[in-house]
Amino acid sequence: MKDGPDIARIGALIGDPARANILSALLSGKALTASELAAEAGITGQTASSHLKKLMEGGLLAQAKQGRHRYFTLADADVGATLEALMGLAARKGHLRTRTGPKDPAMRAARVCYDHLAGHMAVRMFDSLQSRGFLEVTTEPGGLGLTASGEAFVTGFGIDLSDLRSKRRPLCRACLDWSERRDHLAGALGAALLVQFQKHDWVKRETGSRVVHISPKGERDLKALFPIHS
Amino acid sequence: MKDGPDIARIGALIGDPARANILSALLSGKALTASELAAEAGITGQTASSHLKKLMEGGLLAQAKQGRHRYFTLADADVGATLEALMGLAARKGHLRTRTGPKDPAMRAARVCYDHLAGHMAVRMFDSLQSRGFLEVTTEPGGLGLTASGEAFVTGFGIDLSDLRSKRRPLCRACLDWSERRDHLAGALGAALLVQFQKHDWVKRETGSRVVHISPKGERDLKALFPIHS
DNA sequence: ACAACGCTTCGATCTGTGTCGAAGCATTCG
DNA sequence: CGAATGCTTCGACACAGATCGAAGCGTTGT
Repeated sequence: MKDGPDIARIGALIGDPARANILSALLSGKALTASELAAEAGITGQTASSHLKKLMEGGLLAQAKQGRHRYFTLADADVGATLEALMGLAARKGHLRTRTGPKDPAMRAARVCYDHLAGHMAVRMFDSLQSRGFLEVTTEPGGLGLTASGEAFVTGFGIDLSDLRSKRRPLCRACLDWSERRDHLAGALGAALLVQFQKHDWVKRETGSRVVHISPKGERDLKALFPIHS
Repeated sequence: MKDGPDIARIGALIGDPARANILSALLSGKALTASELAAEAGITGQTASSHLKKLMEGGLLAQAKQGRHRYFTLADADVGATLEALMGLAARKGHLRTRTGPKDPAMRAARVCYDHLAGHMAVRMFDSLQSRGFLEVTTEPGGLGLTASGEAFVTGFGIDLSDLRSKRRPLCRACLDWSERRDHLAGALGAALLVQFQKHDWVKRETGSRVVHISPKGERDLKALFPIHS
């Protein structure tokens, strides 16, 4: 019965509502201070401090001290992907529990998943990339790679591939989208694409939330850049 | 702060050690009775009953009444995949906590992940399939599909594809292997392959555990069937 | 240097829930 | 039909841990 890794420890960490709120807030990818997270979770500073300590010990969070603030982020992209997977389960099994909030439609349209785009538009992007033969199954970490034509495409979009490859992080990774029940693109490339979209003013992040707003121009240009096989 | 699905509910379910043991035991894919699960988790029958009720309400388990027994399984393959992902996090972040048990090496070599093969040999198989161009990225559910040559290959191995496709379940899916940190093949095809291996007496499941033993003949034939690009 | 701010530690409280014994229902078997 | 088995419900207990007030420590700013 003591087979495999200790899954209960991590489950218990995620299982507390306050900590779950903290992790959800951090899924926005932004570094947040301890007090911001306390407000986000609806608890006092002291309580948050205790929770953050536990999350650190559990290896789910990374911190950066800066002056009298302490900024927290998710430890790495794997944590984000696992949380997104859990959200998929929760959304599906959650029956009536999760009454959809006001921001729900916007979240499903486009949101940030740690550091890359998720939601309807992200899935469209992934589909377009694969149907045009830009992605392939490989043995490199992440299990996904760019084809030659794919490399040309993203380079033409202003992305420096050699820079991305120099990092330890996998270039491409599939991440299960909880609202669409389909994969979208994560990894270093997924993050770089989101940065490019913001540079073009195609998308704009809502402050203090994971929601991403797509401008009319962005909507048009993104659909042109990532056409769907009719 | 109330963004997205209620992740805490599922986290709390997995977070209790007894329940985590139950879920881990069920990851073997076998249907187990309430008393078997109680023994597995090291608790009495009444306590197990309470846990099983909660897991049912949470949608993580499915049950089948049969005579005076109640057989439980994981609700679906998604639950299994999510648990495996959590194990990945736990193994990586668990620092020194998880002192590896006696069965650990065997588990890493080959084990059952809900209904398909996982571990070293499973990853080798996945690598071999992809490097020979049998798998491709697609838009169908699961994000992975068989190429024409891939279809010929598995059909030649005695697998009835039309039968598999008739089910609602995705044919191919990547599942993150916690011991190898790489993808292996899940989905209907992954399950069908494991069945074939057992029919050939290449692999034999250890009773009451997830461990899968590979016979000498199986080792030889599997390596021949799934060669690695040298 | 003093005050304000951000965060942590300590201590006390209190709710939630995991646990088991005993009793209660089914189902199966002799 | 009565006994045994598998499981659930009820009730009581105990412990873990979530919470907050108050105090302490370090940094920043005036």
